[in-house]
Amino acid sequence: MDPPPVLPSPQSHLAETCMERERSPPTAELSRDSSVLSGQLPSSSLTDADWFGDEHIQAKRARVETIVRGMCLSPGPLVSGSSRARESSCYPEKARERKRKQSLPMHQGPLKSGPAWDRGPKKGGARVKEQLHLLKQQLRHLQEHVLQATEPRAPVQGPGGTQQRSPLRPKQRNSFLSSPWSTESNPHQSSNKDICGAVEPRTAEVPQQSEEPMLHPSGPRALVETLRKELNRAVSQAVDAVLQQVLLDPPSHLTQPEGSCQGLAAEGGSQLSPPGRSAYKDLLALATLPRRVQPQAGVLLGKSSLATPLDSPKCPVSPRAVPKSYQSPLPNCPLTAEPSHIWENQILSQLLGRGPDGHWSGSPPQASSSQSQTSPESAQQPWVLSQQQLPPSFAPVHLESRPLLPAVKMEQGMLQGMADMVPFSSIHIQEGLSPGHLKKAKLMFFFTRYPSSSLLKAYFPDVQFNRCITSQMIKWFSNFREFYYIQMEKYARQAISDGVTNPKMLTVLRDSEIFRVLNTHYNKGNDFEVPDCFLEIATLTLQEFFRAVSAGKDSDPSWKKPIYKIISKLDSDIPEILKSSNYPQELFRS
DNA sequence: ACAGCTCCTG
DNA sequence: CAGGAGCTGT
Repeated sequence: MDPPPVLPSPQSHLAETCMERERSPPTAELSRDSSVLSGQLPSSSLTDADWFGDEHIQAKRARVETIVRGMCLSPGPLVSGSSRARESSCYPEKARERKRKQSLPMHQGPLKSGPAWDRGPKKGGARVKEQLHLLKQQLRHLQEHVLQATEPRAPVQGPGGTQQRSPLRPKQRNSFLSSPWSTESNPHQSSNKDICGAVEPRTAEVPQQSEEPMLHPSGPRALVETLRKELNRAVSQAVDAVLQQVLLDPPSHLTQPEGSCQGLAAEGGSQLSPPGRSAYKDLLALATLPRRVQPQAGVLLGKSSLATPLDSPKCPVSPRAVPKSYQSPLPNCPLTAEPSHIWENQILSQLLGRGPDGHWSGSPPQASSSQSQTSPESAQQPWVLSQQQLPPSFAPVHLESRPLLPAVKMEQGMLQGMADMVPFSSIHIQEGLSPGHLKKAKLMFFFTRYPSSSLLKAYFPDVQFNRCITSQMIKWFSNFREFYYIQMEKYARQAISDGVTNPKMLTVLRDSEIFRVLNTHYNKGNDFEVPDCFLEIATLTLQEFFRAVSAGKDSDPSWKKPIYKIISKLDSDIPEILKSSNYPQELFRS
């Protein structure tokens, strides 16, 4: 019972100190978020359940259409990315669908968007064969386009919309390359990681993200080469696999959507054929950046770090004031505003057959195909939906008849080129949230307990946010917090009942029981190295609960609120690597 | 009116 | 983890 000199001051000094230069309390933050949302939605209020259907249909249509067009037209101002934006604005659905059950993002089953080739043929096998052949050819063409777009990228990068205005770039890049979350022994981050020092908070985040593609200073040329090779191979394999499947599949499969159309998150993908997956792995190595750079011996966080939350902070407390730069520069055209690397990754993964829900690992193909998910919708041609499902303007329209969408001015340089030439880019933006997204969100929880919606948008670039998706993700974090606080309270009370009197005795270490619980909850499988900052926050939370309960404050119905407030101010920067849209995939490798 | 939060429930 | 009720702040 001798309180070891662990934390200097268990009181909310940490929080208070940070507050000095910090963001506003959660309430203000909420208001900002609200304004963010309300500022975006009205322009394209897309909340209705109908909208989802339309969106899916349109997405599919646009996708195929763009592919075809990409074949015929020169790599000109094809606007696949903007098409979505335009379409969105075309459907100002006003219905206030507040019932979430109708717009379950996670299980937006039948009309889930996905790769065109993923759409199993249901009827007219011969025709489908033809189309698949065509698609295959188109894919090859597109590969060329991609490559063309990739080549000039390095030089073109600058003038684009996301031009660098922060001198921190190199440093950021370095820190990114090393270990973003391995806070110790990382001199690069010292400036950025100062928890309360008046050092720059997270201002450099946005500029940085557009830099990732340039992380290969050694040879963009070599990268392109490798990329080309792998891309070629992977695409070929993927297409071949699909084609083969289609050609070999007996007619009985016509009623079997082979799971591709369903896209239920619960199904866990399974759209991908084995070749695609293996190829994906190869590409992954190329397209992704080093993760868990250093295991970082962290068995004992030790008093040192805990004892010096202010001196050697491991976690930069991120100000709530998320810069507007998080927002898409082009409200109506968020796609084009994304960093090129994200597109690249998305394209790659898309080419490799990542499922519509972005979740490609999981049950083997047979698993889903054995399941008879022969819903009326799924049995139809993916691109020919029943009229009931479509608004009049889209009823029996085929892709060919779809008007060319006006090219929205998007001088994003090569970004634009990518978006234009690679129709897959639009494919990838999905309305639903996949298990991968959930996993990623959980990992993000290690850094931020109260993410703003704008931050979420920034870190889930492959998600087409709308009201429902945003709410769902917010809800996720709410659930995360709930679990977190419950554990904290539980262990705090336990400590009290164990006779602990000094909150300083309470520390959350990596070998603590509470850590184990939390880790298994948020980081099942230990895919991620839990950042030290989380331990500090957890320690602080635990102590706050301990103190409150000890003081008998729990008699007050709202006794937790002060604690929430404190914790809400202690969010940290999230490693950029988590922003990558393909990051969750990497977690599925195991 | 709405977004976001907590709390409770299944 | 999702739904829903109820609360709060804007």
